Amino acid sequence: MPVLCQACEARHGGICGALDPGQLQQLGRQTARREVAAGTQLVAAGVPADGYANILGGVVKLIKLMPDGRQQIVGLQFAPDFLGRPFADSSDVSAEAASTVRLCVFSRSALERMVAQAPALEHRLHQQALRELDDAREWMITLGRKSAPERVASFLLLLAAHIDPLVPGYSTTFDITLKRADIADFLGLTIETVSRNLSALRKAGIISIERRRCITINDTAALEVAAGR
Amino acid sequence: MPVLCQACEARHGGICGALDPGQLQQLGRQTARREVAAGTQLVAAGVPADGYANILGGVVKLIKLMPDGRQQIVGLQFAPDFLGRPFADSSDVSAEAASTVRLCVFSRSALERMVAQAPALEHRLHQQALRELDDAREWMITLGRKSAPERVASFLLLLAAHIDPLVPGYSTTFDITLKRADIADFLGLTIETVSRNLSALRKAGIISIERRRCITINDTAALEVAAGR
DNA sequence: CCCGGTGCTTGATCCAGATCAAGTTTGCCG
DNA sequence: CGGCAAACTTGATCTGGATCAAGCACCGGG
Repeated sequence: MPVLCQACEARHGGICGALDPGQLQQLGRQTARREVAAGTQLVAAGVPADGYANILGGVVKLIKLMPDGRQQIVGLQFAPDFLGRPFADSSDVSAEAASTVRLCVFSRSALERMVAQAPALEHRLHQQALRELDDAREWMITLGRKSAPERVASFLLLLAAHIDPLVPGYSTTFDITLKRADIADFLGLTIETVSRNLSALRKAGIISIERRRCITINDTAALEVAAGR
Repeated sequence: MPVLCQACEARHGGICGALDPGQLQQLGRQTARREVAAGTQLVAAGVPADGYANILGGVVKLIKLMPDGRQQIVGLQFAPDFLGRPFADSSDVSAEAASTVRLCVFSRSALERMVAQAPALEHRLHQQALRELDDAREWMITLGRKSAPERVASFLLLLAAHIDPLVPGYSTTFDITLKRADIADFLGLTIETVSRNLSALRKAGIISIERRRCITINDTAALEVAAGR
């Protein structure tokens, strides 16, 4: 087994878990680790992607843009998610690093070769697509029916649930990697409304905020109630 | 090839297109056609589904509910879509017939047997999941960033694009199968706002409405502009 | 044909969140 | 350490869509 893969966080729940040691070694020869800075464009909407990647660490924003410049973040991805749109030349969502992101990248042809050999790999990709679909639909009720305070609380719970793939359930202290403008684009609100509602949660004692980035959840149950369950 | 499948609309772009005649015959023995009335609950959230189905005709609403009763329609399905959540005991979305719906139903075990035999079938299911994911994300920008008039216009275009699987592009005359309350739950608005904005499009001459149900799109380009592209 | 109910439209008022406008904190670089 | 820009917070006002409140069309049943 490749030394790289032995330590690869992507295996824990990632798509590579579907491969046997021989296949893993074969794929390992065609992958490269990369670390990109916050703000790096990873996938451009409408542009054929040169490859795919597993996210080893950090947060990736999936962004949709309207012609007049309005934008909506349609998803966040965390380790060990698979990044890219299988079986399509291009997608109409862009992906951008929201924090420093560590990736295990591989070419489209390498993935397609592995899928042909290991049907279990396509099954994993299928499972992830279904999970992302569930997440997207869950977020649709947030965008369509929740109030601003509920949306902000829902966002904090989402982040707490995913920011550290090693913590089951919710992390209680973590860095918000996103800027207020990103949060606003994810929640369908303005930065001012996001800021006001974070302040309200802080004043209610439900969360603490240090240096604007570091969040501590003091009362998870209260936050869940604030999120509308 | 089973007589039923020969004429089955589900083959045109549906998942059964992945099967060869022998496999189709095998699956055909385990399927049943059914016609259900508008309002029938097809899948209940949280309840293990007894089976799956291909939609042969009509419109199915996918609904998510909050504990306090607020609801959001998170997707609409049309022929020849596959209905159900593969590889999961239950889902947290409900499905309800929005019109009279014709279905080709089969058991969970029948599907799983076919998938084991025909990897191409899982590939089709995967493709549909990815398409639904794209649709869900497209709708997220509608819910998060569009104004009420833009949402209503977007809804009419969505319906026009899918209501008749035989028409490529947009149908120009069709029945809105959904009630105003359903449209409101899909758009994240109230019935009153939906009604006002339909009237506005009518008064602008962009659409005509007969007997509250039958829509004619007089100016597709104008409707696209009204939808924010 | 009338009658009643359900679903839809239209109008009047209200309010959550947008917009506009200062201030304030943080972090960076010389 | 000081100065500056970017990011954030807070306050004042405005407005789009919600809410409240009648009326109106369509449909099914007697």
